[in-house]
Amino acid sequence: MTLLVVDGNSIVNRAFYGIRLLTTKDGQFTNAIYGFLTMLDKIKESSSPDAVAIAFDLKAPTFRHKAYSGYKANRHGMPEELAQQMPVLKDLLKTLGYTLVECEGFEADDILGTLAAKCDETGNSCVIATGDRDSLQLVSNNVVVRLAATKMGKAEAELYDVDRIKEEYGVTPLQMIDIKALQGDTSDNIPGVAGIGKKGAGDLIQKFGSIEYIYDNLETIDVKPAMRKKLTDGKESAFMSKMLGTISREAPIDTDLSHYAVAPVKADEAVAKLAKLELFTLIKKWDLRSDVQESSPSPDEPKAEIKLPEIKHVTDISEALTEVKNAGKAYVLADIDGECKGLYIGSNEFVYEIKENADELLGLLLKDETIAKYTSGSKALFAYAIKHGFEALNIAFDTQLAAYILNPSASGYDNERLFEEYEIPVKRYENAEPLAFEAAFLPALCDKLSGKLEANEQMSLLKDIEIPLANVLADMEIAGFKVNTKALSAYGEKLGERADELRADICREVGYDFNVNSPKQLGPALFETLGLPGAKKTKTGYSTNADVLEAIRDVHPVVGMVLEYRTLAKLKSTYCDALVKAADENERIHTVFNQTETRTGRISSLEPNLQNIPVRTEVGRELRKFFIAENGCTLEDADYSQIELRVLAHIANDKEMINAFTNGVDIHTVTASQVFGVHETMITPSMRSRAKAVNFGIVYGIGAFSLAKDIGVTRKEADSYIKAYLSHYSGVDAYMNSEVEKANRRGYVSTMFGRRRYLPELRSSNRNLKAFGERVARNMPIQGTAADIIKIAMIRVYDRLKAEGMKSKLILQVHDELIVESPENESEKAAQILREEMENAVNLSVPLTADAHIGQTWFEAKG
DNA sequence: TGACTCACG
DNA sequence: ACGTACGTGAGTCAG
Repeated sequence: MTLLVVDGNSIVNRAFYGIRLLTTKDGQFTNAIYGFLTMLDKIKESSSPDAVAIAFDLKAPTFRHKAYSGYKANRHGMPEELAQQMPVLKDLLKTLGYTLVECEGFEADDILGTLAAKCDETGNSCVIATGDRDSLQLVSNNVVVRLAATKMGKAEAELYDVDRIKEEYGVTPLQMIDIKALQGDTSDNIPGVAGIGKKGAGDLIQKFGSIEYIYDNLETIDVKPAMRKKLTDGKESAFMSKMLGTISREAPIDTDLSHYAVAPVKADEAVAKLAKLELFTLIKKWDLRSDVQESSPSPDEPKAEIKLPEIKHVTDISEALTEVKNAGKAYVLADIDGECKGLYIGSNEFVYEIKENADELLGLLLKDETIAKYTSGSKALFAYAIKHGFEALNIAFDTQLAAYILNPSASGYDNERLFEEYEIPVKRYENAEPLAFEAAFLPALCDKLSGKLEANEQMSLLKDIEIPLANVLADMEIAGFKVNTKALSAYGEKLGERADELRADICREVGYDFNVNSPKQLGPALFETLGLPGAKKTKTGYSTNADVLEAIRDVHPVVGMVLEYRTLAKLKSTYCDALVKAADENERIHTVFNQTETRTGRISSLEPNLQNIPVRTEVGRELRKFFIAENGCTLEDADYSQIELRVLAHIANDKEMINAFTNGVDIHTVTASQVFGVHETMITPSMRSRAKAVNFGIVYGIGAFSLAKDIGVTRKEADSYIKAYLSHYSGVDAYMNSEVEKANRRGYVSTMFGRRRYLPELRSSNRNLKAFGERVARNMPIQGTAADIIKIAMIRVYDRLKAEGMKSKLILQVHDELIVESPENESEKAAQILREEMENAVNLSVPLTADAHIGQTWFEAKG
């Protein structure tokens, strides 16, 4: 048989340092656990063992991790982030069926040695998994080592057998001990012989075989006098080192190999634990969700009794309709692909599965205001209704939106994941559509999510903002934005020609042909071939970003050419080419608005992203001339003025800032006057622009270094700006401090409307990560509240346009900007509605102002 | 797939 | 002593 012996401490360390910190939403660190399990999988795959022993160090009495948690590194010298994970990992390993081996007074190494020796004795093969080269001495004809490393987040495990060691070190495995006896190892406190390093030790042992031989023949062997002297002086140390470096093969542990056979996984328990750790990929990878649960539920975690609703395949829809009508509610999942291909209505006793007439029933359900619909992914239902020319009424709940509100930092919100995260005790059908299964447990999931929303006072966020917004977004996606594809591709061609010329010129300047798009090739071309100054390194080579290049623009004409080339290439590929491709037969582009992506509550736009169409530079802005209104229509564009600073003034309740906004003055000029201590009439454009950067910086959580870099002043100067700012806007100062304090106390920050973001980073002992958490604590309530406000505005604009019976439609949102497309006779009214509804979306202690403009193109309407 | 770069608010 | 703004999505290269 083959025994796999895992050096637990070593592997867990590799995993921890090789993978970036990961946490669950409650701040449990999981990277070492995840990395360990991935590595274990990888090694099992390559060695297919019959039994597995996992060895851990046990050097001192019980370690009460709770008493230490959040305080300081414990006695292992292990960082807190790793120490926390150890007991959780060990517990999980047991659940997965592995045997852990720990032995008082012996290190994990000695356990490996003992089990390896046993395999040697009994003629079984042994695979040792470790990250530590010390164990190479254990290799024999029966024993191999898998040396684990985590390279760029990926598990690697290189095989070391007798031949490989011979090849790399030129010695036998046992001679590895002698090398170490001479060389020493500072990390293990093995002194070795002073003055002999890796090379010297290797050469000596290759030549003479052992330290015993060397010292027995010290006077006669062929070495230089200096070396002989070192050896003589270090004799005692060498023998002591050999003893210290020899791994024990006699630890008092169970050496009956059959006892290490892997027990069956306690699947339910494992799923529950992995879900708690949010390690969903492992659940999937190991296929733990299957319904083959014969084994009795574990006694320490009794499972709620659940029954599996019966699936009723229905062709006559009247029965299902009557039932939900009487109940006044329906748990609905629909498989929509243009038409409704399948409809699943869940309850505690039945899941109605409707395949025929699904379209008809879905229509009846959505139109019926007396039936509250509980669903997942309501945007698709709204879109279905819009495409079929009616309105979906009484959508009462959406699991995805609810779960997003409860924790916007999760990586996904599909029901499978939510069942686990919210501990819904599911059972599986043997043969049923996935949606039938989801519908069966949808009521339980909705209950659970509802309860949590109520407890957090977040129900209004769902019912009054996110669900109505889903309808608006569906409408916007369907409407789309018209582009002049012909002119757009022509513009792309033009950009391409100019870019080609530049590329040729750049290569001529450099002296050879290369790919200017490749930073890896561009770096050496600029900083080596041309010898330009200002080289900065990144992980993979030279940094060639715009900041670096801008700084050396004047040194060589090629730099400006590269910058221009970059700009043109980007405009062509990301915008011209991609947008032309994305347009439909009516020349309209339909983006997808993702409502559950950002951690602050903003929406995002994808496929294509219409929220990052160029505007800051002149060439880029040209693109907006190709975003046009339909014939006979106009575009109305309105954007909030300084919404984030106004929100800040309000939530910080800063008297000075509120005054400034109430009086309608230019906030950057006022800030400049305060920061620089001169009268407003004396403020130069450069002072104003620096003050503007300070205002931005404050919203982002500010640091003097970054501010200095951004506006090109010394760090000291930047620091004095910030100090002046915070002493003048003392309410802002107090707010920033209180927000961080609150975040530390509660573990999350929230917006005016109760949207939350949890901040496990604050509990990190990594200073950078913690500082990041603090910046987020200061920024999220501001950015998030602004996001809430524009969402409310969108709903109001949509409702108002409908109430006024207008044909005008919202077609795009860009964070603080809304765009409406109107028939020409509605233009003025639409612009007015836009402005009014945006300005009146909420009542703050400062006025909210929005500017609206009308135009034929986005370029014109932007004003 | 990750790193780099760059477009937006 | 050390690394540095907040939030996104997409194209390209290279392993």
